[in-house]
Amino acid sequence: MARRSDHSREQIQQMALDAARDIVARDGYTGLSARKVAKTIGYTVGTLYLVFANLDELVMRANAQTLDALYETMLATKARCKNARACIMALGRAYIRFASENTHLWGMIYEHPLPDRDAIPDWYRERVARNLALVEDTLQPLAKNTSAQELAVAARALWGGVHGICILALTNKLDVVGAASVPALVESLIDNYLKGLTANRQR
Amino acid sequence: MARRSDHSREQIQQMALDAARDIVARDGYTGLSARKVAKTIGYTVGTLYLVFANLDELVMRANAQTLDALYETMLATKARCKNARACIMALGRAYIRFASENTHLWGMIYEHPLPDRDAIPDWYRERVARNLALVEDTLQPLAKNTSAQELAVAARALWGGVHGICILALTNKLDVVGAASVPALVESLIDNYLKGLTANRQR
DNA sequence: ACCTGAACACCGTTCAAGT
DNA sequence: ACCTGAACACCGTTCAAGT
Repeated sequence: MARRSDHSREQIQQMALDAARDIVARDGYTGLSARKVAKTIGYTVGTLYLVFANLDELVMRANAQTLDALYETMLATKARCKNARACIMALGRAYIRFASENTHLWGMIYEHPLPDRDAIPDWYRERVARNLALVEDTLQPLAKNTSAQELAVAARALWGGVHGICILALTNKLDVVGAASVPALVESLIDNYLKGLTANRQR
Repeated sequence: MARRSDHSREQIQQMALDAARDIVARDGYTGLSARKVAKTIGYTVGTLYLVFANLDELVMRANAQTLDALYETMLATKARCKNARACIMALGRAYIRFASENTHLWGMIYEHPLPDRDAIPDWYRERVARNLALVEDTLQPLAKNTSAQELAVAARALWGGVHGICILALTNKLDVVGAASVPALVESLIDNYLKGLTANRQR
């Protein structure tokens, strides 16, 4: 054994990421382990550490791919909607759909504890920022007389709000029953928030 | 050894819970292990399994205590505020404070994956319901002409929203900088949501 | 009846040794 | 240069054996 060179460093990385995403999609974050990933791609655990710093990096890379997929979904959604208000609403619904359809992969982003405050790599930060920027852009027309600062606040409040409803509901921590479905909650949040926001402007 | 009877079953449970909460408060959910808990209370790992079904149950019991502490804080907050609008705002701020001051214990509630849908024990469900009920009660005066259904939706949308902002901000996933502080985001959310909600009523 | 200690089947991570 | 395989220090969980 040893010295196989069947694959390049980059190939092994991508194979490992694919394997990890498969495992998580099936068994959840709890089911993921370095040894399982290694076995799936036909290499030893040791090799994984030749190509990633540790399991945390592998997880964050996988999460970055999930954030990319979410971005693509939202971009496509934004391309298909009419006015700003309808677009924000559509983005909210797209977020719910993405979270429900990719429960485990989406969940891993939030179950995996991030490294200390400023140790978050730039390539990860950029993904987060890109998604938020999309929300800001969509919100823009509704907040013409609003400062950039206030726009940033609004986008973050809405994004965080929608996310909170999703994560609590999907992990059964919101006592959601009957007509208080997740989409109903998100629509209520967005609807009322935007009413308040535009009311401000007209004063 | 064996047959010590130094403590009752209930005493051992409480000692284990206290130890677990200490460990998590210091090292976070990742730092928790059955062996550490056992060592701290001076018993063997085996004993833990005589008193809890497994580590998951221990964690959920500890989380229930955290939910109780949160409830007490919110109850005290509600007792000290003036009108409904101010009270909801105060509850939001209390939630932020609690989350920031008990980061790890609060975080464990959300990092620990809950059992399957309906396998959540009643004593846990009750804790969640009680916190939500408090929000509903506080919201009540603002929604006089609103159905119970709509009130339930509003309480859940707000609670989920506030939670989402907290969890994203506290785990550095909201790109929060400068004036877009966590309290500013929560205030924006509550303020605009309530404006929208009361505007509905006046139509 | 109550508790231990060792065992089982797993972990993440490292690194000397092989080709 | 690339990869392995074994080792280290941990896990959660079980259960025969001791008192």
